[in-house]
Amino acid sequence: MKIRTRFAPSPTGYMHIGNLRTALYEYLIAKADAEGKFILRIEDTDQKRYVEGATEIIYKTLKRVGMNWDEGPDIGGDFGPYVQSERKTLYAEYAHKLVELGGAHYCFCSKEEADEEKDEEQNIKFEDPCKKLSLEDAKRRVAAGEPYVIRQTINKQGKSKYHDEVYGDIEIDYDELDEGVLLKSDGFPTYNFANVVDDHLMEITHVVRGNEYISSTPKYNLIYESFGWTPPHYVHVPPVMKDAQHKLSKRNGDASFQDLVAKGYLPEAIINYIALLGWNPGNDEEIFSLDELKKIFSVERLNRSPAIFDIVKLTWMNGQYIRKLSEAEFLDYARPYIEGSLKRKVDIQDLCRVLQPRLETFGDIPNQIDFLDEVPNYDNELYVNKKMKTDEAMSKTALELSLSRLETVSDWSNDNLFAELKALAEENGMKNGQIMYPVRIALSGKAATPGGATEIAVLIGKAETLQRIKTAIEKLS
RNA sequence: GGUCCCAUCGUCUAAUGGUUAGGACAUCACCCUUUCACGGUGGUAAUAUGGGUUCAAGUCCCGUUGGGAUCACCA
Repeated sequence: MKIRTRFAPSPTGYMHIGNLRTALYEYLIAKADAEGKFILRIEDTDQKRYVEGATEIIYKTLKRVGMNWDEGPDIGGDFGPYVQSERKTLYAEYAHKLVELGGAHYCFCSKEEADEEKDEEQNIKFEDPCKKLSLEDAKRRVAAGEPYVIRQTINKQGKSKYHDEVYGDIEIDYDELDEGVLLKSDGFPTYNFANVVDDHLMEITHVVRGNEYISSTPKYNLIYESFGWTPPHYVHVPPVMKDAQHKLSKRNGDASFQDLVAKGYLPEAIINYIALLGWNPGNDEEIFSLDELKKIFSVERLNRSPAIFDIVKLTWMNGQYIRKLSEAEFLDYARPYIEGSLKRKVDIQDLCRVLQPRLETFGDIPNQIDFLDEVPNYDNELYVNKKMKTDEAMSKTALELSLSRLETVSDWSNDNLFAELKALAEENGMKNGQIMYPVRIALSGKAATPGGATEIAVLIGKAETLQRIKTAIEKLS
């Protein structure tokens, strides 16, 4: 069987992490099959929620992570159009056909009337009086121009059963199913209907979606049944949570894909991390490229319980990816963050070399390098370091010694500076750290910096180095 | 409230009914080291709960508790 999956987002202007993970699983399921197809369909049947430019965000995100679709609104395909609003008349045709087949009926009740009659607390369902209308009568009223919706008809008794690839066999009583609207009074279909029609017409073999659809799936199966269509394989996946109680959502202001990228997370790391939220490879490995995931992904190893999105672990993983970057790649990513926050001209390659091994996100760069422009106010207490065995008085001596030595140095390379200061320590019967540590503090004013004393000296240059040491000596006097 | 789903370290997770319940992040300690990181070594830390089935239960069954979902002319 040729596998066909679809990613069917509604264009609400935001690609959240749970959505992206669903797309990833859909993509991986399709690509496990050499001939599998991953389809992009835009579900814009709710005109009220449409956001301008939202489709572009979807395109951009999918492309950025390398999840290329085989059919979609922009590239077409044999089953188009791939935007639901462009398929409006199609749904209406099928909806009327479903009425003829007995799977649905015309309903003339207003939304208010329907709402009034039911009571969720007391579990009283809406009993549609229009169900009793004869088809002829209903058709007459429709022809007369009376506003109407098409509502699903559910007369079955007993339990509905279906198999889910993740959750196993699901049984739900037909009594629990409500006769939802399939075609709205504005002529647009609801998700419930458009989805079934499209998934069938587009020959989708595996429907992958959030597990909130588990209990409504029997309704969709009823529609397939009325039309005489074969239902797809269902793969319901658990939600991605913000914490134990809440899903990740736009309303909570939770991070979206684009937010994370803006903070300096690599798309590859994000994909890798979210693949592992609800799925595992069955061994202890956890760093995977998209290509590797394609090879090893399997529905059988999908989890049933919700997973909390842990930014701390993503951050760690991002650090792993940053470390694997080549020097040139790292520089490309880091450059805007460096140039955007640093006034002083430094050798960007030298800077990148000290930055790359200790960065977890590119967004950390400004805080890490701010001292290069200007030494922040600091307390002389910083010179007191137990491990380095330094105190203020010793540091002052170390700085004076370093100053006079460095004034004579012309080869301002890291290797040479390190050799000079190391020799200086030796000559004075001091440990390396007793020279290096005070110098680093004098140059940076910070307890922790990317790079050590000599690396910083190289970055800011000889003149600035000597100046900062002089200032520090005065501060210690 | 009805129905459905879920339940292993703080977090993500592994474990054909038989393991000292494993790994990763986080955390702690140590090593490395010109600071901090990186890297390395080690430690703390979990089967929600009560019954049952079984020689043997994290694993199977039932109850309880806790959490989530759903019950829209939203998807």
